[in-house]
Amino acid sequence: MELLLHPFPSLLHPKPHHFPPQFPSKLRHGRLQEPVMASPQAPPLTLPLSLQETRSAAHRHDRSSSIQEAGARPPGPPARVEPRFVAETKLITVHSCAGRLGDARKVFDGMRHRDLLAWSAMIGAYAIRGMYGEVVALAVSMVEEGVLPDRFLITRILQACAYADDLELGRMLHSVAVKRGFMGRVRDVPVGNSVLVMYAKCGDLVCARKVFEKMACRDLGTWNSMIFGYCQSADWEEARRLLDAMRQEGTEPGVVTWNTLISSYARSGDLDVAMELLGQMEESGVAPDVVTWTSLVSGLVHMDRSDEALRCFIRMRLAGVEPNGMSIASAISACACLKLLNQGRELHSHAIKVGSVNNVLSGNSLVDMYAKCGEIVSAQRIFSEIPEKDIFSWNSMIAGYAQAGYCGKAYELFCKMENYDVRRNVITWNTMISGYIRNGDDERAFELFQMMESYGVKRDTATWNILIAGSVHNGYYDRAFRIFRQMQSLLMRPDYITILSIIPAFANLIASWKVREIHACVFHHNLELDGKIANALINAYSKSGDLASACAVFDMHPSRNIISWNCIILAHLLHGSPNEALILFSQMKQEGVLPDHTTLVAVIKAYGLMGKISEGSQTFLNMANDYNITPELDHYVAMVDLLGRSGRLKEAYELIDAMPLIPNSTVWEAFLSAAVRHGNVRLAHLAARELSAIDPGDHRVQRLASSLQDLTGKSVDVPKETAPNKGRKSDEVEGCSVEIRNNVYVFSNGDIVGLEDTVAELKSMMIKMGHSMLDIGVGSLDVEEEKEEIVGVHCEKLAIAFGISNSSHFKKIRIIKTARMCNHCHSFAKLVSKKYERHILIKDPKCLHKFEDGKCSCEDYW
DNA sequence: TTAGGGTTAG
Repeated sequence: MELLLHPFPSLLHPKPHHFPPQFPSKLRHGRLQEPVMASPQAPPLTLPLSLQETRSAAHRHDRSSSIQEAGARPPGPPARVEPRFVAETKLITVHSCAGRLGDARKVFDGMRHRDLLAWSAMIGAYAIRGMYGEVVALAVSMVEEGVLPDRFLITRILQACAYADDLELGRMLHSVAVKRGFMGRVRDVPVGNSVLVMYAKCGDLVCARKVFEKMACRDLGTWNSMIFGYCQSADWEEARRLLDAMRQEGTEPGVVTWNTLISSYARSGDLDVAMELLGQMEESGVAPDVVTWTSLVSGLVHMDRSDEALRCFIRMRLAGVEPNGMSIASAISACACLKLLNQGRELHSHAIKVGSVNNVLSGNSLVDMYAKCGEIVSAQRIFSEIPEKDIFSWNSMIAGYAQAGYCGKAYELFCKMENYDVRRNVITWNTMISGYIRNGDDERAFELFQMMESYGVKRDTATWNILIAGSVHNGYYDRAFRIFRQMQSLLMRPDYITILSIIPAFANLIASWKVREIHACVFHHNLELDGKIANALINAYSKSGDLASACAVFDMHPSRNIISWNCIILAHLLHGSPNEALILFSQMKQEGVLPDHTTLVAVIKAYGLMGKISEGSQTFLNMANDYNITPELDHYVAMVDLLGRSGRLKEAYELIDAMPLIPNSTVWEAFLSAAVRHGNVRLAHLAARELSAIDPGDHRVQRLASSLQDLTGKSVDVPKETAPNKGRKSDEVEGCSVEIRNNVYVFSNGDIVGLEDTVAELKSMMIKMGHSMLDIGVGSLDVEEEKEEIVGVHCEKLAIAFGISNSSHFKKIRIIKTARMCNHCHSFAKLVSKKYERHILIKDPKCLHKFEDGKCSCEDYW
């Protein structure tokens, strides 16, 4: 009784770590200065008869008892309630039911005296609309005014605390519930459950579990709530233990239990377990409902498995479960990912049929779907018809315009949205920045990037990723790397998208140290070396000339898939190790991984490099039967290369002639290379003409023709360039780059300004190698001639000379070239590698040449 | 009167 008279004993002696918690000394900073007690002058609280009649008998009973328990007024004869208050409370309910929340609030605010019923009506009006912030704020005011919630209202407020993440108020209400005796009896199970859920949702699982253990009675909801708590904290093991425990105690899991588990596994990306649980659910005789299916559909969409998501949606329909707005929205989102306009339209009609089309959720998915499918007008129409647009609506429409290249329209919405009381969030800014950078307006993108924090929006990892990916996309690789370093210096943690965005920019010979730095960053930030990152690293290490590191990443790969195998097989091909590539192919098959299109191209190429014509041809001929893969252009290219290398030009030509696909320039290029290598001028002419017909003015044709001329001494008649150069960017400088001690030096053909020392070095090298240079045919280059006459020298010779004189002996010389190597330079590099005992790596657009001890890994065929 | 599902950017 003492407790009832002094409902806040802890105010005098706060003990913060007590369980159940005591009332805090202050409910909120500054909100509650004094201990709150029921005021002795509080107006009478007897339930008005008129409203009582509308309530159930049980409710009536509970209400009167709760008022007595609260000790809100001294015992005595029931006091009269002024009829005006009763009428006002009724009016709040009427307004609220009619959707006039503002009017309801006006009545409430104007009341001179507010009893528990008035508070319940007003709080209920907010709670039913999910306006949990308002519920929490009102609840605090209510307690401050000395009114305490009954067992019904307390559950509503606890629910609001759970959603609004208000652990402080939640603890206080727990204390109220304990002290007022709402937690002990069978009929109080819902209150206990609400307390439990409040702790679980606010992340205090220890308290949730204590409530759970103390509950004298538990129902299905109790178990569900506790399981939910563990699922939310990703403690699947404990959640599954509870599932077993509830069954042992005689409570069979219901549809909500299964849905809780399935949805949390689906959200976490563990779709296989979610599917397994779906099976168990069906086996136990519980039919999956629309929530179960929606969890699976959306989980699959998030895991980039949209095709499966749509199959799942169909399964739901076949099971006779009618989709609602949420499930349709998820399915539309799957269509958006797959750009399935027709299926998206079908779902649109279905949304109209079930009346969810004006629902903001379906509307948002439709805007996104139409925009991604390129139907920007339809997207705009849906957007304009959404009655209460939220942040998702605006962001989706802005993204739609930006992706379609209409940055002006996107920016118009970006500026306009705040006039509609929708605050721009980090995604809005990111979308706009991404739109500008993707459309080549880097300046505006960086401007917005600089501005956003002054508008109170904090940049996140995605913001940085957009700048990095955009810089890579626009060819500003060094800028991308600077941004990457800057984000780390500002303690912004990179994620797997950062890594995947930046790696491809440095998958080349002259940036090997950058690949190592990126790899170190993966370790430093403890980023999971998941499939995609590992595959990207294998690829990057391989292309940066470091096959050993590529193999190391592959060996430690946690989840090798066909892409990982393709990466490592292609790495060995690139490094001139076709035999190892084929060994890996066998291992892959032994591990039960089926080859795909790319694997078979690599295998045919490997046989080609080894001169194993028959094995390669067999692979090509049997691929449809053995692996159900129809030969495509790439496979024909590999076959032409295989036959061409061995000089079987006639067979190669017959293959091209008989192929069911139209040969593209790559097929003819492979054939031309073979004809040039084997000195067959007639066939080289033929190939050059075909190539010119496909791609007039292709600079590669001109180069191959000149190679043929060099080789045979005969002129090759190909049409001169009539169209602009294709295959390279207009601003790209023809030349090569060499990496020395993490610095990159760029040379262009014949440009010797400021390179006097290098030219001198080159001269001395040539003298050292003496007659050898003349043996390979130096053409216009004569070491005894003056500098001016060296202008015709190819840049890789300069780069090699520069590398020899500027790097230590044990370092490899790494060079990349924009044009293919000529015979002279190739022979020169071989000689240098022997004479100077150096490893030289040169990557041209076609081949990685590894020169060592006078030999090249390409075996002189490229 | 309690418990489960959704849509946007890199």
